[in-house]
Amino acid sequence: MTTMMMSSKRGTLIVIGGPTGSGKSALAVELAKHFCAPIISTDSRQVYRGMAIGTAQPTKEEQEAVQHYFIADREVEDSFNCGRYEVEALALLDRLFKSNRYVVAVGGSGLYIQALCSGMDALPEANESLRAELKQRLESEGLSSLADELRRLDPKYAEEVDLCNHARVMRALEVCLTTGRPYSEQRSGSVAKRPFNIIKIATDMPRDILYERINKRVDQMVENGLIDEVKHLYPKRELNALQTVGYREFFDHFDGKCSMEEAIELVKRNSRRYAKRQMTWFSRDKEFVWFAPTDIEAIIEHINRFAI
RNA sequence: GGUCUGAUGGGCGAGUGGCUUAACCAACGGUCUGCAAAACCGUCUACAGCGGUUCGAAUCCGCUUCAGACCU
Repeated sequence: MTTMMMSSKRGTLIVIGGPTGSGKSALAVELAKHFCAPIISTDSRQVYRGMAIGTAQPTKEEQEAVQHYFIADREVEDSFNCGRYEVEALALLDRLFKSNRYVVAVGGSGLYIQALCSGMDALPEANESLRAELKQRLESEGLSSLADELRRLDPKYAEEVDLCNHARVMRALEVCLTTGRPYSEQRSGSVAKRPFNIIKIATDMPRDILYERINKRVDQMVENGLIDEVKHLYPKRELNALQTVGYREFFDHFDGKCSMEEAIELVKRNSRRYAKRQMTWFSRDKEFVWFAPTDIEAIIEHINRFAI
């Protein structure tokens, strides 16, 4: 359609989003094979080593069939976030598009996809000591005290945030305090220009079927040795990487807070809730076009129509 | 055939005449700029049916239906 205008673009990034368990990974491999493309993950948890089962990382066969990036390539101790992801992924894509016309990006982390496609503003990363201090204050003085300070430092943002959400309040404070300027002033909300074409597709299926798949997949994970995987990680349970569905619930079980059966049920429930949040996120981004994960032909046709 | 007990929102489960939207769970909807598989917000006004008593009934009475237990 606007191919001539796109001449500066170096290739097409096929972004696949959608709820967990909806068949994103398998679809990605299919598309990657069809378009001779490598795959980069947009999943905030599959990047870690030692979490293969619980995060449903691509199988060995899938990884042998197609080159995957951002899968199990760092330690759970490594700090990683959407900002670093943006930088690293962009650098990688720069390289990949030198020899590929297509790259497939799959994963369930909406924020990571946003970072990759639209970019993050140049805000400071978390400062460990400041973060610890704010956390301390949250515990001793309470959220309302932090909210008051935010009102003082950034009344505009205080007006729009959910002041009940301590995570958001603290991050805003973090930015205000480290930069000396209001957080809201530094949020441009602008969409970064990318040197590649982007096509977003999301996988969807009837809710009841999706939930059934999620439930079954959890049972399958347990059969595949998830509990052992969790045991290895148990000593590191406090790490952010392990604040993850499929791990926390079993940590609680090891702590005697619930039975194994209850833990498994909770993993299922929390996975379902996660899936729902993902659907909400991806629905909000109107650039996503939804398909049944098995409707490969229609998806390929759609991609061919919009690729450069 | 008879006696008794029970019947509360998707589930569980309080509540014995007038301020319960009980609570909890599930589910559903949503928010989203560096911990995002995180963090957080909102919604779900039921009392088996019919009739009666009463100023007022989920709560008392009667009948009906259903369920369970027991008796002959």
